Amino acid sequence: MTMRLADSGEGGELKRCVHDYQVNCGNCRLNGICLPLALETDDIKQLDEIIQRSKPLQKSQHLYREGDRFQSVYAVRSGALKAYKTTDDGREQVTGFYFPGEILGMDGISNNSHASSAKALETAAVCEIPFSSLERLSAMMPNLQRHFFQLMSREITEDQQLITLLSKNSADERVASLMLSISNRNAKRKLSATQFRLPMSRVDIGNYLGLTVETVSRVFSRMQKMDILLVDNKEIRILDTEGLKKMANLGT
Amino acid sequence: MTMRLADSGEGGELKRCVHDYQVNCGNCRLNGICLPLALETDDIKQLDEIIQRSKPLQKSQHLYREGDRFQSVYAVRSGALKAYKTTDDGREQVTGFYFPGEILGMDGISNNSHASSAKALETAAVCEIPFSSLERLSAMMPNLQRHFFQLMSREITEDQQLITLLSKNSADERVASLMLSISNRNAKRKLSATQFRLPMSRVDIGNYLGLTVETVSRVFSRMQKMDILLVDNKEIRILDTEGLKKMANLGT
DNA sequence: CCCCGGACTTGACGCAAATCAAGGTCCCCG
DNA sequence: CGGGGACCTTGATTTGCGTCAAGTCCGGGG
Repeated sequence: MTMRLADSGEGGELKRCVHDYQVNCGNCRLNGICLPLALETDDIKQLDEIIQRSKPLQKSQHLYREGDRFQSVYAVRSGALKAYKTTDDGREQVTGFYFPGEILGMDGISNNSHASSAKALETAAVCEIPFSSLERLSAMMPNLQRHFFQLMSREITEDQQLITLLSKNSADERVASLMLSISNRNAKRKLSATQFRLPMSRVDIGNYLGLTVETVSRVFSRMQKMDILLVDNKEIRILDTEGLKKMANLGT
Repeated sequence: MTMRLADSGEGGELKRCVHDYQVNCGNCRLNGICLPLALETDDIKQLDEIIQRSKPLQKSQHLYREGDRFQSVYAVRSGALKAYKTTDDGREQVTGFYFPGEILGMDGISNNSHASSAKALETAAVCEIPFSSLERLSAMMPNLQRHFFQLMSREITEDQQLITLLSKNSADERVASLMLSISNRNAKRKLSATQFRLPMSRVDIGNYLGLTVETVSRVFSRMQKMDILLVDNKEIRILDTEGLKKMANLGT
């Protein structure tokens, strides 16, 4: 049975979680990326109080599943997750990868039920932000309301980027774009932009980019042969960022 | 001038708009679809006051362009619009079609600048909702805040539907899905679900579904030959809804 | 340590949709 | 009312990626 954060709703249980995971938004090194960006110290304290931190998810554990009742959005603290939908014929469409500082779960608001599932790609810790509390606080704190509107809007523009990628770009361009996206997001978190370990499998990459595993693999080989990337299984090193950008063929 | 199916529904309303812009949310026949869904009569009056109604857009006029400063979101009152982005190599990705009662422009919130352009596919009237006022009202009216969160979330889930469609479905399935989507949205507006006039060109459909014009045209021909649709240029009549659903191959 | 299964790579082949090409049709404007 | 350009359809050909198949690599458990 899958362990869900929301399940640890009992008083004693919750308290223990808080004790064990004494991080708070004020001292979190991700607080430039995550929710509290625009807030005053006082406001952060209030936000901090509604956020629940619990024990990490193990690899391949679900944070929530398609159809689950929507109660919270989640901020990634460490590790990585994927969000995905399962099509009627059983195939999987990955709709996003989420790294530390990023927020997921917002697609559940419209129906009070999650429109996708979220699963840990590796051991991951998340902050749970109960949506009802977030709504209440937002009404009181204009900055928070605005910030959350912006977060949702960003999710929309990112989805639209992906739509364009899927419908207009070749396999090479898609994979190159994803590598650049991961590189940029790493840079934002003060990690290396040129060397990283992919937390997701080739299958996941394929299911995200609308390609088969074989094609993804072939693209990596091609990039390696062109001395753009150095690929050692999940270890990636970008040798030629300009070449990669050219291959991605995006003005960005 | 030829009588058109779609005009018979919206034409009267358009005429009234042209004469005077004194429509208000309280008496708008779209208010079950649009923003004020969850509001009390008093609240609607307040919302009504911030909404600006202006003279209709002519076909192919822009409502806003990619990069424009973001100030408002818009509700379609009559007609139809498309939202699209232009890729670096000059091609066009249509990210959505918007019919009466639907809201567009929310992708501009994250950067205070529109991430896409919006253009009228035919003569269209829109309600402009200044975002700053909407934010102010939202903080005061929890129902409005929630409703707007839900609207944005719906935009996200719809984009994710499109992502899945683009990456997993054949040309036949894509076109069939779009026809069903338009049919359903018509039904919501109390118009015929089986007979309508497409406001967009084949090129627009292709640019939305990630297909070329030729392919779109061929799919229409195929559907006609299978007695699923009756296609007369932009006039569409659905002859076999079940067959269409089967062709779309979506559990919905 | 070795074995096993899942993840990844590589090659051969086929197909759905893109591209190229040529007309046909609608309708806007002079 | 008639000319022209945009839009649409249809056919022939090409091609990028999917599919199928056959390994190879790697990591974890006995």
